[in-house]
Amino acid sequence: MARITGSNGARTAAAIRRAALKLIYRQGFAAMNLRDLAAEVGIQPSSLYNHIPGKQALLSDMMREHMEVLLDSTEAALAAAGPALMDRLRAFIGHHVLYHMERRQEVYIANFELRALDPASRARIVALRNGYEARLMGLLEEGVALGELEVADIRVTAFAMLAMLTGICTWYRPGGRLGKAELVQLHTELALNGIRRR
Amino acid sequence: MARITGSNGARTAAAIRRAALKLIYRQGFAAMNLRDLAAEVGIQPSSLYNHIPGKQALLSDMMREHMEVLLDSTEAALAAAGPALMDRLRAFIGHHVLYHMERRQEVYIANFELRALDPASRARIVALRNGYEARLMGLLEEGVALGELEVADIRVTAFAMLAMLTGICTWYRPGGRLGKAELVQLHTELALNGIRRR
DNA sequence: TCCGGAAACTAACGTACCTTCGTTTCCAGC
DNA sequence: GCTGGAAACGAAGGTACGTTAGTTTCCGGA
Repeated sequence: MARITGSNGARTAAAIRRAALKLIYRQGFAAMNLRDLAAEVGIQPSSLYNHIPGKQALLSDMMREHMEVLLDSTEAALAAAGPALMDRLRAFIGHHVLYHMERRQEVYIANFELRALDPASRARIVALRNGYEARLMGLLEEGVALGELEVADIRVTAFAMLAMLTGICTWYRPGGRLGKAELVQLHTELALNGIRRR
Repeated sequence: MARITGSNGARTAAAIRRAALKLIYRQGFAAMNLRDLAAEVGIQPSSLYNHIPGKQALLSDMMREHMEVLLDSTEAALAAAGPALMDRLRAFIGHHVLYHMERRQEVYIANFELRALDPASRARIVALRNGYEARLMGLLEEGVALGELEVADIRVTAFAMLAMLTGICTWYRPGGRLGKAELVQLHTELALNGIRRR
């Protein structure tokens, strides 16, 4: 046997990403092995190397792509919002929650597999994440300057908000008691109540 | 060579726990290997088996012990607080934040290594964690009944609060810009502002 | 002081993992 | 219709891991 009828490079590469996402999310990167990954894709372990340089590179590529999508879609959401600060803040929060529900596997991996990366890749990902956090801090600062927000400590508040909003991807499952729109609404109010001027 | 001068069972067992905590926190359970663990303790890999039944049991024992400490110290903090609901709620939040700063390694592991456990151990730990979460939900319900809190959804709110408060153990380091007391204060206000009746 | 067991050592077993190699078959552009 | 490269295969190399076995030395209670 050799090349299989109907095989296609792009399709297999995508299947590998999808399978890796599922397995890393379920077991963690270190616990995932390439035999299981190949089996999930439906090919032999050695065939993986036609599409990826190695196990490590697979993870860092996936994480970098994820961070870029997160940053780009965040910018799009902010651009689509009105110019008023509170509109942009609501857009940021709403987008964050929605994104974390819809791509909770990518998010979970990006948050908790940083330590599995080689130092160079980690530095790149951390830089992207810092940029994301800085975006929220900028909005908070703006709100304070405008007198619309009351924030004791920008940095701690931003971290606390992000932790709260990110938490949803540890328990949310589609088809649960509450729908996405309701959860976005609930989290937006919880987050804003914590900082809104009274 | 054989038994080393000055060796002591209890001391070595404690050193193993301490070293495992450090290594699992840094690399994850699956990525930690017993050779590195033994080296960190200063003994040979096989000597570990004088103190632990195996790698898997080490993790589940550590996690169970951690959850019991968390639950017990929470009860103590609640008992020490005044009878008023808001006092107990503040005690819960303050204790949670402080505990998560002081034992951030244990907490981090307990939160993110659940998937590394065998199903039976995982069920035990999850049950303990559910009890902890239920404790907070109980306080929120009480507050709503008393008219002191405004909570749209008890369950989601409790999860959001816990995520926010737990987030501190991902970035807090002793000796940072803010002290423990300040961080407890900041987080308490952020959490309460989100739910307090206005 | 003596002795049983605790606690360490060295050596090694079997497995499982990531990766490489060489080969074979299929697809696509000319 | 040919042909070069893409994409799969089977087999295996080399390492690292968890764990066991057997042995040796030290501690602490009688």
